[in-house]
Amino acid sequence: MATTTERESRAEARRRYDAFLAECPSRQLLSRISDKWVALVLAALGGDGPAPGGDCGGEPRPLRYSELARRLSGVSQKMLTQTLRALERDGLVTRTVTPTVPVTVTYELTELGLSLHQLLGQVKAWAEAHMDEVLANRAAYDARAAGGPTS
Amino acid sequence: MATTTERESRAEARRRYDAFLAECPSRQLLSRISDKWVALVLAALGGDGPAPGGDCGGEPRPLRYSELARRLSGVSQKMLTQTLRALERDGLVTRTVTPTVPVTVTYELTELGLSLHQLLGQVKAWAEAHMDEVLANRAAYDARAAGGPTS
DNA sequence: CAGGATCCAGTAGGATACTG
DNA sequence: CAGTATCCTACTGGATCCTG
Repeated sequence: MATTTERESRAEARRRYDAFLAECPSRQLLSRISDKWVALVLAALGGDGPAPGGDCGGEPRPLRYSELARRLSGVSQKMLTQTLRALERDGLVTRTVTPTVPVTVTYELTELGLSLHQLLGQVKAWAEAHMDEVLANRAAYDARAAGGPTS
Repeated sequence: MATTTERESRAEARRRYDAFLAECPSRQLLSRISDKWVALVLAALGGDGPAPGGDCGGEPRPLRYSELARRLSGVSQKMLTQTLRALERDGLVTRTVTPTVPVTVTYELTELGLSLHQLLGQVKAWAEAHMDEVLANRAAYDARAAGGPTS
């Protein structure tokens, strides 16, 4: 009987510090922006593209659902819809439904979403600035680990 | 026979655009810093604490493994070790082993890690600055969704 | 004390099919 | 075209045991 209860009590114990962590608002925002597709959707709506040398191009402008799906190539519509709804809920994007014959829905960055996009640009800049260092450190670490220090 | 092959081919097909996304270095860094515990470890080593009103306090200083585990309360040693190793590999923290009688290991932020910590501070600042807006938007959205617009 | 190895649950996320 | 619902897989991440 008590076998499953142990599991449950442990799960409940987890909730306590989990809630403690979830209390911090910045943690919530961090987990929101750190989402895999959020950054890409923001980048797409902001006119920025993930691929640094090609199709992506332009300035911030509203995009249709299908356009977003095309820009983000391999995203499932589940994730795209889910991400867009979350961003809309937080007021980072606006969803505009135009009742044409086939329904047209456009998404656009709000001021708030635009500011977050700017911030992500800073993160991107940091990453690009220090990527070589990180890569070098990583290579050195791997070489050290792979039988290097034996001789 | 071919039943499993379909699955495999689909999984392989996924790899292609997955690799395309993984090519972008900033994406790698983004997923690195967006890791749940990375931010907390960085914050702990940087002297910052997740809980805004209590024990956490101090300036950037080296911490022992057990100290980190204590500061981050409910982290499993698997995640802590994993996170620390990843950060060490990227050159964001240094791992110092002191061969005392019980082995003592201390972790410290590098210059690079410190700069990332600064950046995360900016993210945190943004989150704190705009959290009320986000929360308001979220509440409004939820109210609208929960039978609000019927009347 | 610091951490490696292993097992296992929870969940994020993708494929598919269907609706308005 | 835009979106929802369902199923299912794979990965993340925690607990536990064990070693230098």
